[in-house]
Amino acid sequence: MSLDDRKLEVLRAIVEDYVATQEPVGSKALVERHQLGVSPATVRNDMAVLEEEGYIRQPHTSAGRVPTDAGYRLFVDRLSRVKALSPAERRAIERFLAGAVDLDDVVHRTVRLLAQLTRQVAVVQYPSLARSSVRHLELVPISSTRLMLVMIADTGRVEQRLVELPGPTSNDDVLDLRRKVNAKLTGEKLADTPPLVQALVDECAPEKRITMACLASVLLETLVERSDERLALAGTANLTRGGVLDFQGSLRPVLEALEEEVILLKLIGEVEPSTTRVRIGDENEIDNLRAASVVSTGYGPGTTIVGGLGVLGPTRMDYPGTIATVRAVARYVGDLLAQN
Amino acid sequence: MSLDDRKLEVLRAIVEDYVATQEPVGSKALVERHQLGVSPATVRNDMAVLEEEGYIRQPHTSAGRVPTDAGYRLFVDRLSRVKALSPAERRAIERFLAGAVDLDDVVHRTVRLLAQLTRQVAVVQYPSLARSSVRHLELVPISSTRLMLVMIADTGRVEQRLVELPGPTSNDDVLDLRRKVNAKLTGEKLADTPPLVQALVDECAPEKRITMACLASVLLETLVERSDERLALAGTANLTRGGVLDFQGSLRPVLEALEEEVILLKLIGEVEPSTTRVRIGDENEIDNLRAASVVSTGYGPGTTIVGGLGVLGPTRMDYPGTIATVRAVARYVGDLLAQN
DNA sequence: ACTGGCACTCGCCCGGACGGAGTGCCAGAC
DNA sequence: GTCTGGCACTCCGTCCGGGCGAGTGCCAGT
Repeated sequence: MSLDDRKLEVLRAIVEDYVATQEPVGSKALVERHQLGVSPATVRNDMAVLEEEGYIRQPHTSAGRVPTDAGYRLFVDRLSRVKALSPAERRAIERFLAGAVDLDDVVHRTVRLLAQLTRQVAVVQYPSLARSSVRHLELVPISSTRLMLVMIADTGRVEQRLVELPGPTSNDDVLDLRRKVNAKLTGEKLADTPPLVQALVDECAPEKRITMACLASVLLETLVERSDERLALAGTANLTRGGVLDFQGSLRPVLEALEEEVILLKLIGEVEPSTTRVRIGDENEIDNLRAASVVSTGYGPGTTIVGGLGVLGPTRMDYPGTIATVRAVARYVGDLLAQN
Repeated sequence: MSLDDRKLEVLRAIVEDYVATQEPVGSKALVERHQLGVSPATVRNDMAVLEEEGYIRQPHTSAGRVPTDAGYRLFVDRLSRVKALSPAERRAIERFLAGAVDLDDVVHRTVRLLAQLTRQVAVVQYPSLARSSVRHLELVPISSTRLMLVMIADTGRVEQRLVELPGPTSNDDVLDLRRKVNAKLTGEKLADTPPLVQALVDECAPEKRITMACLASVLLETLVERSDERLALAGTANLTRGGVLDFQGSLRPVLEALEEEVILLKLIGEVEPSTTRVRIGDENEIDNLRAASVVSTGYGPGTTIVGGLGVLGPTRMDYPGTIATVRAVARYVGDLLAQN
């Protein structure tokens, strides 16, 4: 038996009421609060079907119904109307992000803004190096056998690493290295650099090859191999909203998961172009987050994507509102990056 | 009436037992677990005095006793024997910190290590710019009217800021700026730079003065005014140990406080030379942390101090162990910094 | 100054009773 | 065939009272 329109309407009503009240919702209350045009008894029959199909369940016999993960999924996919943000919200976003002075600042402001607007935990990934291009490489002598490698990416990210040289190296040599390296790598996508770096070593005069090799290995590490992804997190205090009910009583596993950068990257980092991804409860691969939902999307200047951002909260969350906010913030951040 | 030795011994026993078991401790259990050499009745009399003096209290009539903040304070000041770290712990610290490749890495490893060893929330401040010296200033042209200012401090910290120039500036001009700026500022304590920066502008040829002024204002902002302090945080999941009992039932205020960098800096940033500071419950000025204790200390190469680190946990914490660990970690980090 | 004894106080736990919300089902109406 | 009103039922949450036990304060005795 398939679900007719009214049953879907009932499901929507259940989701909306449950999200709002945090309490199992019964047939009578449903009819009162929504104009369904039928009696509670009819709604009960519909509920029985919805329950059989796995979209809702009863915490106990003779309690109201609560949406299951599958119920939320159906709601998100087919039932939720997109909420437009209020002009006030749009203005708040713009104003909040406008004052940012550098990339760090942009990311921090964004993550706080997101946490505040959605009242959830927010995560923002720094523009991924893998998706950036080299704008400039700088070599700064620290001592005769050490230099500081500073890479500036077009997304505004700056990474630095110390390079231990095999032997004393003159300032002129350093200048020479810098020239060569920049000539070869400036403007290149970081993902494309490994063969170029190798070529740099190969093309080098033999007497300088060892030095160049040192530099090259650090370069490769910095640019590619190193888990180059950085994150900002905010709003953990929002996990405590809704008392002990959300997250099946224990914040522990969630807090643990939030400490693992790798996990967070998995959550918000896998970005397909311009989609907003919603993972509900069990759909999360991470066991610790089976009681949580994640709404994430990519951001970047124009239509390209340089990083991900998103929020995490209880499965019982306002999906339409959250999705709208996440999208809007992502777009504003993208615009901001485009201006540089 | 002052407290004789046995009463102090009783207080110590109460603190130790309560920290270990998380349950109010009664006179009988105390006598059983510790060799006090007196009967429960005597201990009860001592307890009555201790309670009158404000060092312990009863959650309810006819329950065991629990230390008050004042009790913990007395315990920390006069009763706790310093615990030496086990060789295994020392080795673990060394091994864990040894692999660090740069400052970011050092800080991250340190904060995770601290959280793990103490099983509390750990906070580590990056070496404060105010306490660092300038190692090098680099100016990288981004476009004809923009350059990236990169400052490298002797502590390994690297800060960058974008500078908007008043008009097109040639590469040679940039080189000239760099030379001048470095000549003036390299090696100087950041705290001493403001007058030097001003001098730079004053000494400048009039036609370049506007450009230099731009740079100078960003320099001042970056070096001094800007809240330049960075932090790393780890172990928030440890807040959930000890169930709902710690932090009077709600993590909320604590999580909120941990989100405020300003608050955290206050907690661990006010470093006096080589003291370990313990703030217990009400001694914290921040209202949200009235149920928490903070153990903090400064670290740095040799005897100088460049930043603070510490842990935060419930007032019911193992003070001797925590203090020992915080001190040890601070020393190892200091040694590590000294090697660079 | 310490100890043993004793009465007392409470918090915690258990079981049972009660009220209420919500359900499932059925017979009847449209 | 679909919806509705009614009814009996289930079960949760809460409240109440009693028993238990841990722990105390006090007092008389050593």
